[in-house]
Order: sequence, then structure tokens, then C-alpha cells
Amino acid sequence: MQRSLKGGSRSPGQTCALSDLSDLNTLPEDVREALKAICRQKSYEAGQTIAEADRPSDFIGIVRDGILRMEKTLSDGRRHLVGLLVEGDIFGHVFDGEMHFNVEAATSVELFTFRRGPFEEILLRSPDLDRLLLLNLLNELDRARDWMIILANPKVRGRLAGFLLLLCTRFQNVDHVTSIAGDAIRLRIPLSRRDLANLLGTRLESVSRAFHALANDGLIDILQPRVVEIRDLEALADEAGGSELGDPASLHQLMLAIQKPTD
Amino acid sequence: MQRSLKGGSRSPGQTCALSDLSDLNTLPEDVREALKAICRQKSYEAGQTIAEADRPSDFIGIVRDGILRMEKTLSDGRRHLVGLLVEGDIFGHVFDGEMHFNVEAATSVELFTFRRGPFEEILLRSPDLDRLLLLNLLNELDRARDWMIILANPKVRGRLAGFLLLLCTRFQNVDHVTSIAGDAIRLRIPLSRRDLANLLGTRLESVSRAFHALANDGLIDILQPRVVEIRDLEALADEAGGSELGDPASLHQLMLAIQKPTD
DNA sequence: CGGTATTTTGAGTATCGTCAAGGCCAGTGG
DNA sequence: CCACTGGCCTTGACGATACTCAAAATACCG
Repeated sequence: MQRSLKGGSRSPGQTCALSDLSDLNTLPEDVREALKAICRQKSYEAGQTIAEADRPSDFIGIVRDGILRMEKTLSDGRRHLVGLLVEGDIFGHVFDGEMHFNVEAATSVELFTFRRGPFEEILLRSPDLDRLLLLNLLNELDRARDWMIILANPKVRGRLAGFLLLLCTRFQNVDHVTSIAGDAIRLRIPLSRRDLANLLGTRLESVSRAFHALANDGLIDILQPRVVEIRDLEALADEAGGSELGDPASLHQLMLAIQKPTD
Repeated sequence: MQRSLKGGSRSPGQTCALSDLSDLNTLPEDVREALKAICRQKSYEAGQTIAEADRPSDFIGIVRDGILRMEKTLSDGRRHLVGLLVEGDIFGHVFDGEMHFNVEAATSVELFTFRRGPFEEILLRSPDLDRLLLLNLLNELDRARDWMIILANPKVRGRLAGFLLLLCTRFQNVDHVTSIAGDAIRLRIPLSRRDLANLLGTRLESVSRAFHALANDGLIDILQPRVVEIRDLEALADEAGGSELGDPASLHQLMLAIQKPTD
């Protein structure tokens, strides 16, 4: 039994450091102030449930730090990952929308939360905030499609390669997922093998084998089960069936970044 | 070489029957009129390209009839389906967004189109239209996640079953995809085996085999390659790994609808 | 140090990808 | 009218991959 969902520890009296999130700084001063006034900061630990599907969760959340899993619970009890949320991502349906998935902490997490009523009130008066939400949605949609492409790879190795690539590109500068280690990229994988198997549409044993297959071929090094280093980014992109995750450009940029690590 | 993208045949002088789309009828009178004033209706035939990725397509489209494919072109030339568009769906990025996929006609298609500039002008003055777009996005996001779950099924049979189920639930009342045939649901599949293979992350031979495997076990009947009848909806849902596509409720409703077909 | 969860490895079988051939259908041109 | 063509779908055979069940090894936590 998981630790249940009785909310994280709050720091209610404290004003939220909303300015930590660069996206929000594009908003006009008054909107930022209004948001700050109704903001609560919460912390959750890995494994905690933050919001449940189809339940009127009644708050909007913005991730300040850490990684969240979105997962659907299927009628037969199994669960499927449908995406990850990272710093700056917004979740919780605005307006009448329901969420059809649970949100759980994959790592320890810090959130900014807003009660829905007041939030929507601000939203109605601020086209900029509205725009921000729209862009957030578009971004999520793009990411969901990236997942689709990764999942559409016929081989497990390819899907895993795609996943690692996604971690490299979409999650650079995020949390402590990516870091440079000499001439390689070091990745902290925020998911267990079981979760990865669910995400990638396979079994945990196959995930494990795929990891070691990639390692044997010199594409990656496995330092710990959840810590790997990318040794051959190009070969990895090749394995994933092209580099079409986000931009091919961002991959190239990434490779350049490695070549001169400390500047 | 496909037929290229020089637009479909237009009916410019004609006013568009926007009221055919029920979603739009929720909009206030004046907004509907404004939209009608800048609307163009276009027709495309199966196979035509309607909009290209990363090209400022400069128009917003609403599907009036038919089915569109959204597909990403990968750097190595292969193409991957990332979703379908049906009656009422809106596409083309508003504001600064780029589309990262092509849009092509899967069947013959009728569209309403709006040039981006005037459309955004109306959008800025109408929160209702804005809301409509938002809901459309949320809906697409949900659908993308449904695809993810289907794709996450380890076996091809299961993925195909999930796809057929999706057709039954999400696409009822759409075009001529679904119809009732006695005690079964008849499906017109709007995709070739090749497209289906891309979508489901496998090869066309495997898709073919999966179809006939389901037929051998009595779950479906194959009338023509692209026309099948669902014989055992429950077993199909089981094969797909639960019925968690959209609502379990909608499946149940579907089964009831079959049991008394003509009322 | 022991206990639990996670990860890895192994062996056997089912499934799938791959290559190759053949069938079906619609359209074309003799 | 018929042979020819090309696109699409099906079928077969075989090797590669992945799923399954089982057990061992490792990491994690108190």
C-alpha cells in the first residue's frame, strides 16, 4: 500500500517564490501579484498521490521542482503512465474539464497550488494567463505525440533509446535529471523498471535486457540501475529511428555542449 | 509521388453551413456571424496534403466531414501517424504555435477554413470561442493519451483490439465509420494496413495477421480488408487489456445500443 | 545485520520482424 | 475483351526478439 493522498506539508503563511518559474515572469505585474496572493506551496515525497482521476481535485498546480507521473488506472487494475510533469508544467483541469489520470510524485516534489475558483477568476481577467495555459497545453500535446512516436518503435531497444533521448532533450536543465560528466551526459532516470515497462509497453525484464544490450554495444554506461551515462548520442538517436524528438537541432546543440563542457 | 498540396476545390462565394457543427452552435450569435463572414469551404480527396509541418500554414481548419490523418515525417523519411481528425475537430495552430506534423486527407474531406489573421481577431474578442479552442485542445490531449495506452500494449493483437475499440467509441456518429449491422457493429477502417502498421508500431504483415487472428477466434468478421464487424465486443475489450478507452460507460452503452438496434 | 523491494539473469516458448512469393482488384492500353 | 500494371492485402517460412515463469543477485532501509 502506497502512502495515501492526504496532501503534502504546506507552508501556508509564506509567500510563494513564483518568480522562480521563468514562464510566469512573462505575465504582467498585477497578475503575478494576484496569483501570489492565492498561492500555496506544498511538498510531496516520492510515491505520494497528488490528485486522483475523475475526482474534482479543485486545485491547479504548477510544478516548482521535481517530477510527477501522470498515470491512468485501467479497469482491470493495471496502471499506465501517460506522461511526466516537470518544472513549470501546469496541471489540473481548468473549467469543466476532468482529469482522466492520477498525478503522483515520481521524486520529491515542490508545487505551487491555487484553488480553482479564485484561479479562474484571475484567468477570466487576464488574457496573458489564458495564453500561458494555452501554450502549456500545446506543449503537452506535442509531448504526448512524441511519446506516441517513441512507443511506435517496433523494438524495445528502440523505444528505450527514444526515451533516453527524450530525457536528454526535453529534460535538460530540469531538476537533477541531466548533468554533464566529462564527455558524456549523465542521466538520473526518475522511474523504476516497472514504471518504464508500463510506459514503453513492455515488461520490466525486457527493459532491463534492453538497458544492458545498449550498454554492451557501448551506447551507454550503467552506473547504477537508475543512473546511466550516454556514450554515443548519435548511435542512440539512430537506434531510436532518427532524431525526431523535439528538434534535431536541440540534439546537435546537446552534442556541442558536451564537447566543451566547462565554459 | 502524391498529388501535391495546391489546395482543394473551393466554394468561395457560398456562405458556409457552419451550423452543421453542433459545437459551434454554442457560440453567441454575433461570433457565429463573424466566423461565417470569413469562412471558406474546401474539399479534398483522399491522399491530398492539406497542411505541412513547420510551414506557416496560415489558416485554421474545422473538419466538416471526412477523416484527416496527422502525421510526422521523421528525419530518415519514414512517417508516423500521430492521430486522426474527425468532424468538428479544429486544427492549425493559433497564435505562435507551429504544427509539427502534416495533415492529410484519409478519406474525401470537407473543411471549413479561416485565414489566421481575421480568425485571431475574432478570437481576441470572444472568450467563448477561446473556450471552445481550449476544450478542443483538451479533447485532443485526452485522445493522444488514449493512443499512448493503446500503443503501450505489448502485443499487436492487443493494440489492434484497442484501435478497433477506439473506433467504436470515439468515432460513433462520425462519418461512415461506424454503423449497426444486425447484432454487430460494422466498422469502415479509414486507414490502409500500412498506415495502421505505422500507427500501431508494427509492420503491415503483422497487422494483417492480427486481423485474421481476431477473426479466427470469432471476435470479429472481416467482410473486406477495410470493413469489419465486431462480433464480441467484450472479448475485444478484454484483448485490449480492459475497456479503458474513454469511458467504460460508453462501451456499455454501445453494447446496449446493439441489443436493441432499431428503436 | 536482516528483510524487503528492485533489478538482473536464465531457459523455454510465443510472438513478431523480415524476406519472399502470391492473390485480389481497379485502372490502362492494346 | 483481354493482357498488363501497380497498389494493396494475404500467406508462408525462418530467424530475431520479446514475453513468461522462475530464481538469483543486488540495492535499499531500518
